[in-house]
Formats: sequence, C-alpha cells, structure tokens
Amino acid sequence: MKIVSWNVNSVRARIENILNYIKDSKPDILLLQEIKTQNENFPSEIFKEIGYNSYVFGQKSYNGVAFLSKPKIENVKNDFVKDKLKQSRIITGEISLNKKKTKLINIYVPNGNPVDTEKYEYKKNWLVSFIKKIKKELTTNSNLIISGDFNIIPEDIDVYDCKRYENDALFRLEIRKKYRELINLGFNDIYRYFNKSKKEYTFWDYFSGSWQKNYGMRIDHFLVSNNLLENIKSININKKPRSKTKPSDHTPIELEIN
DNA sequence: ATGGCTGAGCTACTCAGA
Repeated sequence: MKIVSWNVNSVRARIENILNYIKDSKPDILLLQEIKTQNENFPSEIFKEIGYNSYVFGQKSYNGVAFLSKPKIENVKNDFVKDKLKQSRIITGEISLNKKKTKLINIYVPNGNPVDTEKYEYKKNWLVSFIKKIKKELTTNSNLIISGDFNIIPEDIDVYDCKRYENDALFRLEIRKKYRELINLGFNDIYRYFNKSKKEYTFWDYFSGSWQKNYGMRIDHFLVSNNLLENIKSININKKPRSKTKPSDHTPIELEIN
C-alpha cells in the first residue's frame, strides 16, 4: 500500500499537477494539506472519475485537509483535537494494514511565525493538545500513522541554513522538543530511520530561486508507531512535482507499507 | 537580505504562508 502526504497549497489551483502526480505515482491513499477551500468546492467528482474517494475537512481560503483514497476509509473524523481557532487542520480515519486496524492521522500543524506572538502560542498549544491526545489514543490503539505538514524542522541537517532558522517557529528548540516528545511516545520519523545522514527536503519557498539553489527544509513527515515498523517497505521524497510549472511549494513524501 | 513569490477572495488590496 502506497500512502502519500502532500501539502498542495490549494487543491483547485493545483488540480492539473495533482492529476499528473496521481497518474505517475499511483498512490493508494493521498493525505492532502492546505487545500484552501470549503467542502462544497472540493473537486471530489474529478477524483471520483479516476477512482478515488474524497474525505474532506475544508475551510474557506486557508488551511483544510483531506484524504483521497482508492480503498474506503472508515470512521473519518475531524475532531481528534479541539482547535481553539476552529481551523481545519486534522482529519483521521481507519484502514486495515495486514489485518492490523490502523489509524491514519493527517495533520497541518500551524506555522507559528512570527515568534513571540499569539500565532506562536497557538502552534505551541496546538502541539501540546495533539501530543496529549496521541498519548491517550495509544492506550487503546498501537497502530498509528501520523503524517502531514508538521511545520517542524527536526534537526540541523533538515534545513539549508540552520543558523538562519534557529529562532524561527519551525526550528526553535522549544518546538523541536515537542517533536521529540511525540516521537518518544513510541514512533519513528520514518524518513530519518531509513536515511541516517541524507540531506533531503520537502519544501522550498517560492522566493528568489530557492528551488534552483536547493534552499529547502524537511518539514513534511511520516511518524509511524513502533508496532507498525515491521510493515514498512520504503520511504521516498518525490521531488518531481516541485520541478513542474505552477508547483506547490511542498513536494510529496511517499510511504510503502504492507 | 524581514526581501521576495503565490493563492484566495475579490476586483484593490490584504492576509497567510515558512
């Protein structure tokens, strides 16, 4: 089973790129973030035509997350954490992996910049609530996949210039510690697990030739619970979509799991 | 290099992204 996470930066502006990507990479399940549209304007019919069910938690203009899936996803919910600002940042559902009932958790973590503002506090509090809920979830379910745009650079090697980002909301030690705290509940950062020292990124901003200069960062992740580690076949950052015309600023990260 | 580039909503310009 191929499960992919991709922050598309607007599903409607990106529709051609998404369809081309699906044709090329044939994911079974796509976790989308930043769809930037309400449920009623999500192009579900277009995806239906190529064999994908849509499960959407949209929002006007900003945020919004969704699943596109060939297999049915059960028990889809958008209330995993209570969002204080009522932003659409999380959608969960259940699939079966090798007879293990598995919860898929698709997240779009707040950016948090600028630091020392209410935006930063919102990110921090969002992560605190999320970790608390994951801890609770683990008491009844050991098969969890958390994936999406975390807006967290885990380590120095995950950004082109760590000095420049040390006081940024994506890289501040306080935020990275939240990431470690989450992992320490019993997860692995699957990209880093299979690539101990490789420098690869999932995001390059649109400014001043960042893509061409490879000024990027690794902020989109797959955290898989220890119980599912034996099921994993591979993980891959697919840079091709970022090189196309009218790209998202993020590129897909692809997990193969049995 | 706190700039510059892109999308939504809307139709001039602001907000948000990271």
